[in-house]
Formats: sequence, C-alpha cells, structure tokens
Amino acid sequence: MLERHEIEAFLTLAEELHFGHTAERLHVTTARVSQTIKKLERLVGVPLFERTSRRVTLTPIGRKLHEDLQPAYAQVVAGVESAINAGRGISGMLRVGFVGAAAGQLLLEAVGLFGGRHPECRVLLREVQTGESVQRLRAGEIELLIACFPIDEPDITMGSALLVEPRMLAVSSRHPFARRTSVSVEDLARDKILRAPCSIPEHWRDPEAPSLTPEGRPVTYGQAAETFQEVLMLVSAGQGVFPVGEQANRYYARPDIAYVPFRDAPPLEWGPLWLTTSATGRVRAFTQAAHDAVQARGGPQA
Amino acid sequence: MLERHEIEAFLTLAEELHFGHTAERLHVTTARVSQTIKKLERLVGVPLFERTSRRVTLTPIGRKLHEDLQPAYAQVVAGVESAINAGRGISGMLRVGFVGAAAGQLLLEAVGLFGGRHPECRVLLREVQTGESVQRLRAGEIELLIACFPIDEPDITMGSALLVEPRMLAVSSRHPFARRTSVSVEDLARDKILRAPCSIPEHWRDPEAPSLTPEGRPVTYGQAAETFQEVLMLVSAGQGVFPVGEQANRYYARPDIAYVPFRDAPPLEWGPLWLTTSATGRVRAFTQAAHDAVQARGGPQA
DNA sequence: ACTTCTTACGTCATTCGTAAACATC
DNA sequence: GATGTTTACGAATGACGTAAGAAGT
Repeated sequence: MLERHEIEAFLTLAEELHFGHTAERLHVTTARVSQTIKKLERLVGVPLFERTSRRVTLTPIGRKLHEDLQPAYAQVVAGVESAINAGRGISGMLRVGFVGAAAGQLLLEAVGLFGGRHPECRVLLREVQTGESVQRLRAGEIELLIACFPIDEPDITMGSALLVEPRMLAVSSRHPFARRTSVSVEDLARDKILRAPCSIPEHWRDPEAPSLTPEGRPVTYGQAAETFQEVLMLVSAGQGVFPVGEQANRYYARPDIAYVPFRDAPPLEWGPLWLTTSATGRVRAFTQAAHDAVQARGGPQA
Repeated sequence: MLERHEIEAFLTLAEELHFGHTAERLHVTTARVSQTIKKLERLVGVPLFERTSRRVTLTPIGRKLHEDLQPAYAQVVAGVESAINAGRGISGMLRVGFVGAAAGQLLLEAVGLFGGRHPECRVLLREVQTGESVQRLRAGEIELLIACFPIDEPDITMGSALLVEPRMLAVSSRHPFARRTSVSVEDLARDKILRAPCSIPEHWRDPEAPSLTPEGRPVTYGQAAETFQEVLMLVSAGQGVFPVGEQANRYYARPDIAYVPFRDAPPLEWGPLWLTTSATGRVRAFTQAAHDAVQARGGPQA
C-alpha cells in the first residue's frame, strides 16, 4: 500500500500538474517528486501522468485514481485532525463537574480565566453529588471533576490542590462535641462516622486496621449517604458525625449543625480530577487556568 | 499527518485489541506496534488505548478515531487497488516465459483459453533458459514463468502445478544405467550429477546434509549448465547424469541420450511462477486459465 | 510463574537534497 | 537556450529487530 508521502505527492501533482509547484507545496525537491511518482507508476503498472518538460496531464487511470483517492484521503486527514483536536485542542466544549459549594467561587474565577484564554471553548458547569462523581467521569458525562482528594482509583489522575482547608467535624448542635472548641481524630472513635464517598482519607487509617484511629481505638461507621444534604440531615438527627472542610461552615451553616475544628487532622484538599485516558488539551488547559487563578489569590491555603 | 504504518497499526490494533496478534498480522514485532501506537498517542495528545498486560481496550477518543479512519482508509486502499487493477489489469499485454518444450502444448491450450476470456489482452510467449528464468522475472521482462517447481526464492510465488510427471534420469546411451529398466535415487551417488537451477528438489536432500541421498550416500555434483541443451551435451559426453521429467523423453529424444525412469523419486511438477509483488490481474487471470485448461484435460497428472 | 506490553539500543533501509544530465519548446 | 523533468549519489533520519525489563493475572 502507498506511503503517506506517495499519496500526497500524487494528489498534489494531480492538482498542480507541475512538478516544481508540487515540490514547493510539499517542501521537497522536484527530483523527489519525480522519483516518488515514478515509484507509484511502477506499482500501478502504467503511467499516471503524461508529461513532457512543458506539460503534465493526468492519464485516464491517473484521473480515476485521483477521483477515488482525493475524497477518501481528505476523510482520513479530517479524522486524524478531529482526533487531535479532541485530544490536544482547546475548543468545543468542556464539561466540568463540581462537588458541593465549597469550590464554587474558586471555580468561577477559573472559568473566567480559562474563558479569557480560550474564548473558542465553552465551559459547562454541572453540580454532581459526591457518591456519583466518579461514575459521571467514567460515563463521559463530564471530562473534569472538582472534588476533594484523595480519590484512590487507578484510572483517575489528581491535579494539584486548588484549595487546602482545615478539617472540621460536623455534629448535631445537641451533640456533646458541639460545645468543644476543638476535637481530635481520636474522638472519631466516640461516635459513629457517617459514610459518604471521599469522606475519610485513606491515610487517616491504618492500612492493616482501617477501622482504628491512629492510636488504635476502634472506629464505627454509620449510615451511608450519597449527597451532602443527606449527610447533614443524618448528622442533625444524631445518627453520627461527619468530617468536613472549613468551607462547610460558610456554605452549609445551619442552626441544627455545629462545625468543630480538628486540632490534629491533616487539612482537606480540593482539586481537579480526570480520567487518565482523557487528559485532553481542554482538561489540561482548564486545570492550568484553575491553578493560575489560585496562585493569583496567593495559593490554595488562602 | 500519519504514515501508512501508523494508520495500519492503529486500525489493526483497534480491531484485534491485542499487540501480539496485531504484530503478527502486520509482520512486525510487538515492540514496534507498541512504539508506533505510543507515537500516535503523543501526536493526538491522549491515550487511544487503555492497556494492561492482560487487556487492551479503545478509549472514547480512540473509538471515535477508529470509526472515522476505518472506512476512509478502506476507501483509499480500494482506490489504489482499483488503479492497480486498471493498470495491471487484464488488458494490454502479458509476457509469459517458459522453460523448455515440456509445457509447450499445455501452454498453447492455456493461451487459447485466456485469449477467449480476455480478448483485450495479448499474450507474448518467450522461451527462457533455466538459468536465467528468475532474473527475467525480476527484471520485469516477463510477468509469468512456466517452469518446474520448486523455486525456493522468498520473492517468488508458485501457483498450483499444471503438469506432474514421473522423474527420469538422463544418462549417456553408453552409460551402464542405460540398459536398466529403472534407477533409484540411491543411484545418484554413483555418478556426478550435473548442476542446473531447479534440477534437484530440496526435499530430496537432507537439510543438514544436502550432499547425501536419503539413505546417506554422498552425492557429487558435476559441471554447471545454463540451458537444457548444454546439459544434454554434457550428459552425452559422459560428464554426469541429470534428473529430468518424462516429457524430456518426448521432446528431447536423442540417440546419444537414454532416459531411465526412477522407481522411487517423487514426481516432477511444472507450473506458473511469478514475483509476489507482481501478482497482477493479468497474471492471475492467465494462471487461472492455465489451471482450467489442465482441469479440462483431467488434471495435471494426465 | 506466565503472559503480555514497554523500553533501550544497535543496525540497516529509505528518503532526502545536491548536482548534473536530459528533453522539449 | 530557457524551462522543466529525470538520473546519480552520498548523507541522515527513522523504522526495524533483539533482548532485557516491567506489570498484571
């Protein structure tokens, strides 16, 4: 079968009908065009062009080949370009999912910066619930997810943190902890912890005894919830406690919920997450914009 | 833009979803497939395949690219093949070389059948000498060669046998064997064998000891000859013996030569040979006609 | 432990440009 | 003789296979 340079030499010469112009368009020498065409003709078995040093014309078989090849090859080129654009390009649409309200303001700044840099790419923001966020990525409903780290899945890549905030524990306002000024990780052993995806970082747990606190107290888990509102409802009902970030205090302040800071928990990190196989130009450009927006504010801690 | 080998590697892998099978189909190593795909993915910017050492699957962008490329590339291939068929198709002229007189009658029947089927294609018959027959093919002086099998060249394809005839040994009429009613392959060790291309089938020889008979007797070779007349001259002069087909008895009967049948040699096969890269429509059509002509007679044995 | 994909490296084929020859007007 | 195509030849890119390595079942 034909090599790329052979097809392109043929198609270009069939258009230009001039070896010199063809060579110029392809950025090669005329000698090369001549040899390439000759090789093609050896393959096909008959001349594709009739040529004197004054005029080049297509033979009947050459004309037929051009008619067949030209649209087909254009389609090949278009397909590849479409793939490159999908993978590397920064246009079309980028669907960004976000969990909760915490990263909201941040996200708006990132969208603004990204939109200024890449006006030809629309951004669609969609709220997703914690429990379904990863499926949404995998299903291709969103290309990028802004959520809290870490998500320990082999096919998902985490970007750099956009927001780093102290941990707090959400408890019912009638809970004994509600009057504390701070709690410890060890206190988690003293009530049920409600379960929601991404609620408890893996490194809080001993890998060999995931149900123990760092000092070895047994931890018990309560009911599982899919959305943050469900969690708050269960907390309010006294069904358990739930570790959150400081931002919850601002966006989810409720009289029936108290947020008590941890004095010894590592901070909670929020940032971009995407399928490793879908690290497209759009995704990279948006995470870059988000990163830059955060740096402009003074970093993810601020 | 993509090179041919890149497109084919991608399309094949997208079909096979297995690097090993892909490499086999493309006649390259798996390492090459891996590198080619990786290069493609660098170009597109995202993975096209998701792979572990156990499973290979298309990513969404890979699937899209396959859907775009597959039909387009098939059209390119079809266009080129159509041109090749038009160019080297069954019209114009076909030059057929033949070795010796043995296949002469057969060839005439084949030409007659072919001419009836493809009146727009002229057939030029040329006698070629054994020693030069393959060069004539390679030089493009003939497109098809009717000679005796096997010719063990990597770039040459053998068609199905047109004529299968018992082996005989050509000896001088003064040779002791001349009075025998038959000879054995083992008798070859008792005189020098004259050398000519395609005289001794490979399967007569032990691959690890090609100068031994099946039972292990040493075989010695005499002078080399380029044409059959040269061989007969040397045989007549008592310089050695030479294995031939039964037809030699008919077309090359001479008082100074005796042809003694082998009682234990595999038969000699005659048939069409062509450059694998030049299996043109004309060549295929002619070999088909020759095959059909032989079948009409009752097969190659008759 | 085995299969399968990836990486590293040396070798070789093929494309490339330069330059001169050739053909046509 | 001017313009334009073909042939010849040395240089360099890059595609290839081998072999060792990594990863997953």
